[in-house]
Amino acid sequence: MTDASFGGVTPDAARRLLLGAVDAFAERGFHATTTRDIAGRAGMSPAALYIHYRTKEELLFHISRVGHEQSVAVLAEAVEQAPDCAARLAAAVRAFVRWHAEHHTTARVVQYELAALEPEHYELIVALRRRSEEILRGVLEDGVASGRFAVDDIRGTTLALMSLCVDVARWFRPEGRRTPDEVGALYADLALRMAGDCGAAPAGVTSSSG
Amino acid sequence: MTDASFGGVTPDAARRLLLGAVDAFAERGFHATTTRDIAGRAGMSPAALYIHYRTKEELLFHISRVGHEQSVAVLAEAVEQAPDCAARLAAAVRAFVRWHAEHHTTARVVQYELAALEPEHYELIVALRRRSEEILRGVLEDGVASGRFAVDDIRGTTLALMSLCVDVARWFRPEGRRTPDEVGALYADLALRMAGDCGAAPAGVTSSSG
DNA sequence: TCCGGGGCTAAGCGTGCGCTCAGGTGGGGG
DNA sequence: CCCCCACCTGAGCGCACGCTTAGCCCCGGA
Repeated sequence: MTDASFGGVTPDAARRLLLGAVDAFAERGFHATTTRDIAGRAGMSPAALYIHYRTKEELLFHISRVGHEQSVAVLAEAVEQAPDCAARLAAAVRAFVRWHAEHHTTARVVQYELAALEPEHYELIVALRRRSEEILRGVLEDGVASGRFAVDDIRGTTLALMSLCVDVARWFRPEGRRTPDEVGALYADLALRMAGDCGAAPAGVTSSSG
Repeated sequence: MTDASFGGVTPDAARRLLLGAVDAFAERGFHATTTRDIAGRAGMSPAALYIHYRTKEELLFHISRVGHEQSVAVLAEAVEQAPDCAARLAAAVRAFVRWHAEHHTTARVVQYELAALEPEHYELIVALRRRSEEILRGVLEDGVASGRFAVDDIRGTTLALMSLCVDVARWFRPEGRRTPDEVGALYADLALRMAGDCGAAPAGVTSSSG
């Protein structure tokens, strides 16, 4: 059990099933995961799953919704607290990346198993994901409007930023050479560069060449 | 049939099966695709698949190998032809991104279905993928050594560049607002910024704000 | 004209899937 | 004390999967 994002889920059995599903989906993908595997990870019989969830897809939907809501909240909070637009961009990317690294198991499911959702669930999740994109784009727009950033193609650069942040979930390993915060700091610096930040030099980046 | 990368595959039935598999894997993912679906797209009965390929996984392996070999070749060629390290980075990213956009169907399979490969096939493909990473890292290293680039964490920045380029395959749609070449140009500019390029301003970027 | 064999299909094998259901069990309210 | 019912299990249903097999068709060579 790798993730503590679902602490509020009750009853206990439902939470264990959710955590088992997160691990299984992250390891093998939704379609390659069996309900028997999920139930086994939760220490229960296959039939128990259907007391708490109607289908396997509903498990994926719960995970996706909670995960997306959390990542959007983290992003929104980071943006709110920063004083100017360069700090906002750095804080946003740093927090968003840190979330994807710390919760890389959940994040992998949330970001890469969307296609397995049923159409109406998919629409709901995509709307949440669009919120993340809009927050990032808003920061870039503010920066360009104030003359602090130099970005030609705001939509394209936003998309690139999203790719950058989200993909962390795919390669991040907790036993790797960087902590979530270090990756966040590096990526915040890269984001400022991509935005053509022409303000103060981004000193204080935790450098670790090699 | 969306991709022309497998023109050399013979006999005709084997190629049609490969193209059908690419489309099906890209749409639904490997595990959600049935051999009946692949055979159907090739206009054949399910049994015909097994005359040309031993298993469904072998189809995925063929697609992955040919696709990776092509993208590495495209990257290597771009790097070879450019005169200085900034031009090399721009050309590399531009060509790599363009390949992922033009062949987005194949690229999606190649980049996001690796986990379904059998261990020994997986190792072989990962080795190819590592070649791409090494080429990009080499360009960054040269640039830093020559003082043209300012990068603290070369490995981390390389990883970020890879994320950026590869993720194009996930969101690119041919009916979208940008051509593969336009995306390539935008991303080449972003890459130069990420590398802290302190040379001539990257004029001539196909700008399209909004 | 006949034959051999590559390329293909119809039919189907065994398996493991998502999910169901009848029944057991144990802790809290009357 | 007993009953109730939320929770869980063992057994298994129906199905679709990956893959196999037996045999048909058709084309090139003698």
